[in-house]
Amino acid sequence: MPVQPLSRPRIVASAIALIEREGADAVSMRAIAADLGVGVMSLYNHVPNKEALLDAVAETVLSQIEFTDDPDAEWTDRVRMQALAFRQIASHYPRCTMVVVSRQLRSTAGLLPVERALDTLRQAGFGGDEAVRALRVFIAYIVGSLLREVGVTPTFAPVHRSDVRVDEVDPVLFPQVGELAPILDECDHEAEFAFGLEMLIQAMAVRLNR
Amino acid sequence: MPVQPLSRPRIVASAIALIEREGADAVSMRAIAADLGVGVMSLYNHVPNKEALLDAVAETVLSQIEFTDDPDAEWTDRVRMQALAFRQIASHYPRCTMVVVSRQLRSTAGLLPVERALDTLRQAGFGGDEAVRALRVFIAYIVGSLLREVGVTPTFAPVHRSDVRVDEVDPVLFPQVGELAPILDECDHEAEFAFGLEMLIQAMAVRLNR
DNA sequence: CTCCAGAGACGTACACCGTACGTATCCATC
DNA sequence: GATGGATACGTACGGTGTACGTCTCTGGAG
Repeated sequence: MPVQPLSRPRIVASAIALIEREGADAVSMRAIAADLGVGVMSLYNHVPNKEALLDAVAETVLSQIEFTDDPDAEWTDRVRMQALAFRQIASHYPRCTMVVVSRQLRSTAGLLPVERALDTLRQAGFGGDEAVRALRVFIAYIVGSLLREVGVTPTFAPVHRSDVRVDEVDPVLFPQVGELAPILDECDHEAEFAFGLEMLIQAMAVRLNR
Repeated sequence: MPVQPLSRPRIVASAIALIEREGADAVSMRAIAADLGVGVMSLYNHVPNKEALLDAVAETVLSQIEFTDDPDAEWTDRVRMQALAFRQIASHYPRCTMVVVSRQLRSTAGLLPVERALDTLRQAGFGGDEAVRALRVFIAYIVGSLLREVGVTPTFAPVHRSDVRVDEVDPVLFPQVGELAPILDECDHEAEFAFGLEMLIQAMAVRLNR
């Protein structure tokens, strides 16, 4: 009999904390139950199964995105803000990001960003077809960037633990990689993200003026 | 005593086939061993552990990318070709794509595409710094696109099994999503990928002419 | 008040997982 | 022939998700 009754939000919160503390692989129903000082099977009174629990984790993280959308602002500023909001929440829950990204949600939390983005793009003057295409491009870029940032993904670049480095590669087989090793080894994720984001926004602006 | 002796390539091939047949979750040392008609622990004579086996899977898939690079071609055509080569191999091994994308490789197979891309960009006239930045943007976009294509990732769009559809959402909460449902529900992955790719290439071309 | 139904917490049990370890078999070398 | 190194294999351990049965508590109905 825990002092606070077991509940779905408490379970999800514990799961999120556990993921951030020990990584997504460490998530097990037993670990969560132990964390809450509760029997394993008690969890199943509030959550149908582990998959659903991870869905709830993703949804909870997503729902914490803070959109400070100004409908009067330039559309370029608005999409920039929305993209950055995504990145911000991901860097707040770095290890949950993989969980969020790797499961498709059909809930309110998952659809709200889509709605906002489409609204912005259409107000900017894009047709429905182009708005959807643009949104997909932006999402692809954001997802890919977050994965790199979180450490998954073929970053090639700075190795997990920075004991092995790119400059150890054979400079004959990989002259470019060898020469650019200093640049490849460092990565300012925020600047890097902004760089590509500006490219995409600019490209969309070009398309709009036709 | 199998008619063919057990070997690392045979194990990897079996793993790839198993992933494509039943999904990445179905991969277990026992399943692979059964597939090869072999004892479970025999696998460990050729592969140190499961992680390493999945690394080998990723590496094998990556190494099958066919780069038909023409050094005399326009750089825009060359990066387009390289990006498409990635997408092609991913659509050939759809269910392995998640495995490939979600682990960073530092092998020859993983570094070769990087070397090629950097070489192309530098020949085009980009400085080392900009080449690396551009490469990272392209990789992010490609990875994100492949994930959507493979069915992971918040596609929002066409649901796993096409029995639930976007147009079931509340049109009051999500007017844009509701209105654009027909567009959101269909997705020509190849065209979609090309769309964003052209945007990025064009944006890079603009940067080059300064 | 008694009684009883429902909910929630819990323990046990099962099938499956990765893999450490010991062993049996083959073959090339001394 | 003896030996030593691969290689195949079986057993066993600690972990996983969860189906199922049981216990306790609580809140109305009679």
